[in-house]
Amino acid sequence: MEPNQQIRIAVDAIVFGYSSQKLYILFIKQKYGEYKDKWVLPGGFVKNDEPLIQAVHRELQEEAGIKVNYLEQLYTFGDDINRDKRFRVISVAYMALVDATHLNLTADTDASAADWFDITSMPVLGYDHEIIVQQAIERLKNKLTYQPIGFDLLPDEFLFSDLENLYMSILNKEIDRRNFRKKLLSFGFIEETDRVSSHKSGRPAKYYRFNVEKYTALQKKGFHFDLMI
Amino acid sequence: MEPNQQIRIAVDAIVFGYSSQKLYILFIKQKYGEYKDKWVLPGGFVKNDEPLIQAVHRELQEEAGIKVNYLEQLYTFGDDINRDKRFRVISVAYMALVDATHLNLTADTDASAADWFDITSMPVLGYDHEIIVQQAIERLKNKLTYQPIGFDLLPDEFLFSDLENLYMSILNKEIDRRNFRKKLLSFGFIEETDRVSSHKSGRPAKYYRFNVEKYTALQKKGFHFDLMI
DNA sequence: TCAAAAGTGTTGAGTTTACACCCATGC
DNA sequence: GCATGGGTGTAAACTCAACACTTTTGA
Repeated sequence: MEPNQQIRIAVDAIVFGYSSQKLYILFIKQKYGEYKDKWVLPGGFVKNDEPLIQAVHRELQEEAGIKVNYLEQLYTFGDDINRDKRFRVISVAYMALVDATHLNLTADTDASAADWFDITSMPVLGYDHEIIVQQAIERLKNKLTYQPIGFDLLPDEFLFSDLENLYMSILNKEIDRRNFRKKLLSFGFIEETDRVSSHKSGRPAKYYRFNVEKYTALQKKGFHFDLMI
Repeated sequence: MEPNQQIRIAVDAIVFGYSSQKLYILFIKQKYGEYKDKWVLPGGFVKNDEPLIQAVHRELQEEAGIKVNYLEQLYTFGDDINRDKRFRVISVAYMALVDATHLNLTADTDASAADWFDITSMPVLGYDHEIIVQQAIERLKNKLTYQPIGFDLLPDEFLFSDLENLYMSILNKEIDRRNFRKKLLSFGFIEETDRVSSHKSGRPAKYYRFNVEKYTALQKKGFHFDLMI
């Protein structure tokens, strides 16, 4: 009953970032092998004594110097037995969200090796990563409507217009400002701060904050986030 | 860059069956090893050139002689590096649904080795399978409300009361017969047949059928199954 | 004729959608 | 004072939730 398996296990991360009304994904330029100079998802092989989730964090740290706000297992790709030509690889894909402060990669990284791409203008990807990315985008869109993960793509304090634009640009839908605001405020976990924005023109806007404690408290009482946009 | 991995990959299946208002899960009695004589989920190691999904089908066939109506990848358990004492194992869990005609296991199986357990009276399980099972039950409950998978737990032709009882018993909720019927029929993918039930007492009931084609057609037009019970 | 389960409509409450004008600031 | 984006309320349409009696059969 001892298996003689020759299957490698890897993790891949689809890291989403949001900035100026565009959704970005992080890619890494391969340095070696069949896909040299192609862009691929950050990720790599799991170490023998390393939990999967830790492997994801490690790879993101090594390859892009990034710490994420949100990380969730997406799907395990193991049906195409030839996705890597060298040997059979099964890949566990994770979806991660970062806020815009991480969209600068200069700090910890070899700048040429990692970059953000607007999802409307992505490069050709190596392996089967195009498929993985498409699935991740779908998952993100779905999840935005039934879990409050949009806040993980924004800074701690944000304008209501930021939140609204985030939803509109990711879901490609028009949203009525009044109804959107009414609904989100009615939930009771979005709090006004006393900071006020001052940009070039227009009336200054208040900053708001997502109160995680209030959200989890509500959740325990049976509350179910749903934007049904 | 060649990894020297010593990680095994396995699949496990949580197979749900439904009969006389109870939800059942299929377990296998281990014959060897640390968990000898303990009940565990059907599953096993993936072969080198075998797609994951095929491994699941194979194991279900070998261990219980079962073909499923529905199969979906659930989650990959790979964070607890000691879940199997012999070596590190990462397990990809799948959720499967069968209809009640499969609840007899005598045909293809060593009867002592596989059995169905009502989820309210499950045995002690080996490995970390208790956790996996709990997650699967949660997923099933959720999914019942937003995907029409309840039909995969019923025979092709079923009574409306069967469907209603299935939802009530799995979700532990009272359902108003009139509202439930009204809503499901309004979707337009449940069809009346001309078969009529005849049981001991009470007015005979019509059999109904779930029309998959109509459902997928609606789905493409943007329809979204939702029972919000 | 009685017991048992199937079948059927209506009303009030709550939620969602559509919609337009005033406000505060910078230039 | 005007351009720019922020902030606000109301009414109609729709959906959901609650509720009880009639029908058909077998015994």
